[in-house]
Amino acid sequence: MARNSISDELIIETSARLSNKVGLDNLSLKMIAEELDIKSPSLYNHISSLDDIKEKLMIYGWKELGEKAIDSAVGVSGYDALRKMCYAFYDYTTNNKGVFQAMLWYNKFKSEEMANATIKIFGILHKILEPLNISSNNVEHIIRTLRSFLEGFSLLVNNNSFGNPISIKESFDLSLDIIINGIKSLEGVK
Amino acid sequence: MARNSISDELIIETSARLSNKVGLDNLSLKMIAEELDIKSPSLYNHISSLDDIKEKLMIYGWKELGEKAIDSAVGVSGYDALRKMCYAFYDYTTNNKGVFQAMLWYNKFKSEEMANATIKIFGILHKILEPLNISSNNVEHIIRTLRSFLEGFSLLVNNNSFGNPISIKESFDLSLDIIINGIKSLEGVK
DNA sequence: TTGACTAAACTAATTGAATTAGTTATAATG
DNA sequence: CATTATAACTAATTCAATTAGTTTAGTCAA
Repeated sequence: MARNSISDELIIETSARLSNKVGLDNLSLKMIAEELDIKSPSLYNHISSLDDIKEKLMIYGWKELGEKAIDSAVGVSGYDALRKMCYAFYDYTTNNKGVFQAMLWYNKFKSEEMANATIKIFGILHKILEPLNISSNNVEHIIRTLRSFLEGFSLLVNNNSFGNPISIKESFDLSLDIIINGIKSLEGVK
Repeated sequence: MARNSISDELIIETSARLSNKVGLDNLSLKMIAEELDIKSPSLYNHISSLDDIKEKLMIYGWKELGEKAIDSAVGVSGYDALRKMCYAFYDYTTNNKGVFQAMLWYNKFKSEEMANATIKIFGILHKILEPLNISSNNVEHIIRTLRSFLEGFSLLVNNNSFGNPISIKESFDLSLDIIINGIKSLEGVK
């Protein structure tokens, strides 16, 4: 070790905080370095590029969200658990806009590390959905439905894309009603 | 007029084509200029910045998608029409990845021009949903549900985010089943 | 305690894209 | 045919990312 010894974790946490504040697109090495009180080339002792940071941010986000999702589903089951988990998702993504942006654009499923980062949240979804009277193939499809809706809704909220003045919370609740009722309509089928 | 006189439309169409090929993040003025056989500073006679192009791309995309959506819903009604429209959406967004990226990040509803660009697609959704036995407030919420799902699903597909080998088309179909059944379960309520 | 080793900082230099400034050529119009 | 405005051009600037090469300071073995 030598000098300050800024840890890799500190860099990612700092990047997360900054990107949540200014948006992932505006995150720069300059900004991160200033926040850490070092010069930007020094960052290269820890990371290999700005894109590298963004990829680490993606993994960081999925892991952190995984933890929150687990917590949210403790002591509940079935559709109650599903609903709680969806709230946890929404809560995390809208309170961590920058990290969520990274989670979106970089979730290409390429690395082992990425698979590990998402294992928790997929595990929970399986645990919630499998006891229901739904074919295992349909469980996989339903997980995609949920992911699509949750990521899409969060994105639209974060981008301020809902022009209408009506309540966003009501929209989220009603959407969950729709999706859950839709899933119920599938129970026992095939 | 003077010289070649490259039109604004040509710039946007070229940018659309290029961004679909290389991704919005990799779109550069250099690349656009080369494709048009001019030097990149010359572009500033037509546009004000790269971001300006991206914003125009967003508007271009929503307009084009609006046309396709209208075509898709001709001669059908109710849930059939809804389903057709969803397919048209999916079809457009997955065949125009770059433009769709612009549509996503820039749909902040700020300008009048943006409102005009989306007026068609919202109009269709209203026309499809309003005859159903659903309160007008819920129609607004349902539109948000649909947007979220459609944008989210397209995003995941474009990013290759579905790790599982199971069929994407089946997932889309089943998702529509779920959402439509969910909407049906709301009919007549309140 | 010291001296070698190495991690991690630094400064200086390079690259490359976006943008700006200032100049020139050509099409249209009268 | 001369004027004018548009839209091209070249040259210069800026700024972030990255690379190259150098220095500093903890660590650890003798």
